[in-house]
Amino acid sequence: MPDAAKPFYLTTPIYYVNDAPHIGHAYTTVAADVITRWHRQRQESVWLLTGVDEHGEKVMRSAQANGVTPQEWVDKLVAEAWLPVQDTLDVRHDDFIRTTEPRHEQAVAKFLNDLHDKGEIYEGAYEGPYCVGCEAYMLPGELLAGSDEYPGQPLCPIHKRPVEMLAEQNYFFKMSAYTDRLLALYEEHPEFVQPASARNEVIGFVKQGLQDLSISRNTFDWGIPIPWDSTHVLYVWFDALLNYMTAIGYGSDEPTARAQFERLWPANVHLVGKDILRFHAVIWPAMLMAAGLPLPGQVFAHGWLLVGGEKMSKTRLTGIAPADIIDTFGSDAYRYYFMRTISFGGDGSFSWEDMTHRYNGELANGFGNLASRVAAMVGKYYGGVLPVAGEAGDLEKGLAAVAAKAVADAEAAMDRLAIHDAIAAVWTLVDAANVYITETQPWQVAKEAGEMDADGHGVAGGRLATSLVTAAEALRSLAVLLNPVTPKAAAGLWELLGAEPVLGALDAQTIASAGQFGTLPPGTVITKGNALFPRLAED
RNA sequence: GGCGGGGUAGCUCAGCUGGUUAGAGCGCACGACUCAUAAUCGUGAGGUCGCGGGUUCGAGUCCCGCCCUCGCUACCA
Repeated sequence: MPDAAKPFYLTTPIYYVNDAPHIGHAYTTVAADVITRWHRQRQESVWLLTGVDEHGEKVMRSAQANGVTPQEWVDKLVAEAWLPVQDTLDVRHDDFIRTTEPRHEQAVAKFLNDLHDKGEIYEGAYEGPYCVGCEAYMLPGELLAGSDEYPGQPLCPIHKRPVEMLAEQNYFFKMSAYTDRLLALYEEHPEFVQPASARNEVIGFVKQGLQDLSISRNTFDWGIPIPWDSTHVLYVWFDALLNYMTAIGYGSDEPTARAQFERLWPANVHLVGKDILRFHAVIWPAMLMAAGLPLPGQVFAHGWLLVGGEKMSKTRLTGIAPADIIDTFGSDAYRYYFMRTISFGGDGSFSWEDMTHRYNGELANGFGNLASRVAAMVGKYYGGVLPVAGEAGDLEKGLAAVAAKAVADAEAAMDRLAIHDAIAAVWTLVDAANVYITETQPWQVAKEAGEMDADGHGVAGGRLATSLVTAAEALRSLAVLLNPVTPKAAAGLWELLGAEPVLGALDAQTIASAGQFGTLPPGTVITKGNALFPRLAED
């Protein structure tokens, strides 16, 4: 948090709307939501942008195949799939950008004109070996020598068929001019591309030297027109990357929108999957350099979600929709599982068995049961009313220390986007609280002389009261710390603790407050409520 | 081919610039407890740290070679 006035601005990629969202898309979005919710819980100002990328040849073809216009096609997909999945995932975005919106298209035109005026864009001929199968130009170096079937002819390495020489008239962005500046950027700001493996890959790539980028197409028309030549549309990636600025007011004539841009730009972090790393870590900063605009703080690439040991893919039918999982486990467990299990930045695998297992072991038995046993005892011994605690002993101080350390460790982990480590740090409190209860044995203490009054109620200020109040404090702390990860369960816990009437809304609690015990006042009404995470059958 | 990751207990993984008996969770075995969602807590058994060399007083941690695996090697996104 270098500048308190500058909101924490985080983006997800804008997803290519061509088909329905699967858990790979959802993974990035959930991570973004957890990170921004954490910052919100710190009571920081935050902006989370997500959205969809709607232009390009593939979308156009899908629309044609379905007998509708591209606009109708994307409208339908966004309304029926992409917007609803945000709710399914329980994601709180601040804005959802669509690249067919006027605010985007107009601002993109401004950006293009600006680069054009600056001499960063020129018209040129692109000529090269083209593979019809790939629908793409190949580099001479990657072509295979002729085979028996096609003697002497260069072949596409993927399709093993001859390529043809094609030439087209396009507009080019002078990206090659930025090779050195980009390398200097990676060198001076190692944090710009993270994690380190991603950074290495980018550096290796740029060191080969960059070519100018062809940024227009005239073979189809579903895209943003080049302002000075409407026979061309803009290359989708050039269009898509600009969303991070156009969504927050870049290029707008509206004073409020412009003020928003001034306030939010540059983004703190662009979260991306490693498949689109290069666009964000190379092309995007080059574009901004050319326009003379500030660069984002970081591009963070996370890994693949593997299903059955393989990268998830629609063609292999391993694409799983978030709702498939959430229908069974709920959004909280979904968010928890992917964020806790997978080291953010690395690859991770999903299996139903593992998810069920961790749901029961960690969420139901560990966390949910903790809340349940504490609430039950406060109910049983104190009629559900939190008593006055006695003096804190070593065990109480020890548990409070665990909470303080959990907060410090989680904060540090979140700041380096180690979401899995942050959750693990929080979980030390779940485990320590369960140990604490075992060690203090409230059910035994309740049988000791002086702990219960004549009516069979626990007395105030005794050891029984101390242990239950301390355990309740751990729960309060957990509600706050888990609110960014499992918001529904955290809200349920807040409700169960009866905390809102005495402490205010859960969202208004600070992360720091979770590291300090002694907050819930005597008299707070605790109820058992329903299980936070009911156990599931494992079979 | 070139570049970059990985290969550590049955499983999923931690192990920063080399240093006392290599760690965690899960699973397994045994024990404790009974407040709780048959939940919890404790103890224990499990490892030639991919293979072969080398440097060093000492290497999972450095160097060389090899094997396996994954990714990248530019304009489909």
